[in-house]
Amino acid sequence: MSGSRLRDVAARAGVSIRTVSNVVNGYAPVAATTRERVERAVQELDYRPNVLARSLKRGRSGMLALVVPELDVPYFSELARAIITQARLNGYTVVIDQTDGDAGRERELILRSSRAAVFDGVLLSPVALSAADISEHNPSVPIVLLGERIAASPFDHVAIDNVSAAREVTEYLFSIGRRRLAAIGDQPYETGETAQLRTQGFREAHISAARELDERLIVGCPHFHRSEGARAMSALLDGGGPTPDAVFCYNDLLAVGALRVMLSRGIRVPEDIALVGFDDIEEVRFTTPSLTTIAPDKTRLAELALQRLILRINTQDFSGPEELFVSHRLIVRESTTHGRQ
Amino acid sequence: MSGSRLRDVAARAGVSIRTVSNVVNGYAPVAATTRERVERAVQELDYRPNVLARSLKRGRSGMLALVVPELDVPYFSELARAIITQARLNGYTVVIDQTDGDAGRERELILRSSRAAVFDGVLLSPVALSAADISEHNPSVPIVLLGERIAASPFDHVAIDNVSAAREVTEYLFSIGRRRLAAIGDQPYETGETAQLRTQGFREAHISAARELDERLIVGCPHFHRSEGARAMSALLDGGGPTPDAVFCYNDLLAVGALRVMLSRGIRVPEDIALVGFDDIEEVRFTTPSLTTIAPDKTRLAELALQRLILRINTQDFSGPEELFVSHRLIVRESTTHGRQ
DNA sequence: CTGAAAGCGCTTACAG
DNA sequence: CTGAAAGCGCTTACAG
Repeated sequence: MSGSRLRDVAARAGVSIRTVSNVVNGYAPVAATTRERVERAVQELDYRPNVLARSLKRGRSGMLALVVPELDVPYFSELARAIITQARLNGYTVVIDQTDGDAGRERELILRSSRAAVFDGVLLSPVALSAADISEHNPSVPIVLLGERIAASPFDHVAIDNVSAAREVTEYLFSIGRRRLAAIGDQPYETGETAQLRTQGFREAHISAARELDERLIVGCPHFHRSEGARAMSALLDGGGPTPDAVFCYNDLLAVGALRVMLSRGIRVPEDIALVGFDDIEEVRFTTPSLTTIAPDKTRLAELALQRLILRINTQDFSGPEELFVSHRLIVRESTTHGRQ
Repeated sequence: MSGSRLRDVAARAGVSIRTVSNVVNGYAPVAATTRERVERAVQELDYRPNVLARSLKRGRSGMLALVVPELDVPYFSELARAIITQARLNGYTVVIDQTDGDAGRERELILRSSRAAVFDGVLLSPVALSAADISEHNPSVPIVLLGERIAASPFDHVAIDNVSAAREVTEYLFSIGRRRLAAIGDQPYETGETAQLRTQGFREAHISAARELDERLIVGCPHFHRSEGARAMSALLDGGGPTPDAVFCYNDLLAVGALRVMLSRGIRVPEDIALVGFDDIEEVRFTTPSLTTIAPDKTRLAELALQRLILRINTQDFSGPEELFVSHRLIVRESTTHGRQ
């Protein structure tokens, strides 16, 4: 039977429901013989605690919301996997919501959704929210931002150091003798602080190395999808500007699109144009050529985000939001080196 | 304030909580002026219903579990996206659990997990469960299987017709003049009925066309990952058996791995060896060459699965489990055709 | 159309 | 170590 309640178990074991509750939850010392009787009754009745009732009483649901733009974008699915795994290790369950990159939907999900009241905390990978959207919101539930930051928001934020990562990539390209670098993925500040930071690193490295930077080699992309990488690469090649000898894409998906365009035009990668991505999604270990990229420590990111969120949940103190940084490393593969195996 | 309850709203509006409940839920006719007063109070107090309490009372949580092996496998993340979207359209929220392809974990999640009691229904993409695992389980909650079937299980099952799809692929390869076809992805029956069905279709097409089939050209793969596709392709080329002029991989990820091996050896695709995958994940529209594949109607699959699950939830009648089929189509791309654009 | 009240299944001070 | 009882915040017959 699956409809048995604490009361039924208590009746069968001949004890009070208080005692059954203690046994089930492993609380308070219970006499061994009593425990045994209760456990037998639990077995016999196939008793399973009603998590809803428990949550209602405790004021905690044990559920977290993970809000991402699109679950089928590899970076997010890899992140979601890590988050779900970490959450489970900490006794939490994860509900995933998708915003489809729409600001209205994002706002609704996070700020207004009545359902939000059911979550103990929210992990948000924002894409379109601004501080203004947030200001009207008095968060009753802690929120931790993943990756993209919301300027001046009152939330904790976990990410890698985008400026240094981009600087590193750029310096690396210089170090292997490339001179005309293009960047694909710039975005206006309002919708893409992360993109801005990567552009900043790209610029800084040019300045440090005393290299000129042709502005026509910085190409914007509203979304970080493969098709946009293809479009941007075509624009770069057909735009009439200088032809780059290396391209830095702000994520791996853009690089995959750019790669396809180059190969279809008979451009050799890396001999003619070297290519670098960002994120180290599994996919780009298998492209031909395999892709040089920046690998953020996704596991650590998930760990840190959860640790911080749980801290906020337990203390219910939302003051002094912090920036937490996660390490990254440059992974060199065939798209920037001649020697293929 | 976010801590307001029905009672607070009722007090402020000067009505009973019953009336507030009616307004909030849009039940029963409420006098217009009363409604207005209540709505104002809801606004002023920023009242949000406690979903937990509602669920406890109603005996429904509004939550579904989606259990997949690995969320970061593109097929599953694309499926998850579709499922979450459909669930939301139907007023359900989705909790995702991952089994990591482990039978023990799968069993635990589905059959024993006390948490299961909180879900109104379960969507399961099984990978390792057998009917034996199920038999000890008296499902108190409806379960719908996605893709992989569990032989003799008492659950509804939504999938494409794998035998015909594989037959179609094979016939297509014959039709473009290929004669020695290899298949990558076969699995023993216990762990992979889907793989078996594809092998069956592959065989049937050979028989219909009166073509011989060299058994050495059927290569097994415990998991459908890129690295295994690479391993299998290498085995095929180095195994001493005949060299195929076409390879049918049982999913796109295997094909991606196989493609990488071929290209790294200077094998031309499709001139020397044609390549076909299965699933039509976004990734393979951007490989070079792009991949011919079978596209299951994932949206429809999600729709059907949810429709059926909700039916079971509403009727609580789990009898007469059915097989529901979703259409698929062969998408021809560069990996089987010379004319690239 | 609205109120007063029971009860969903649990947890947890409060006594003993 | 254990019991009797209140209450988490809601929904919903039952009256009126």
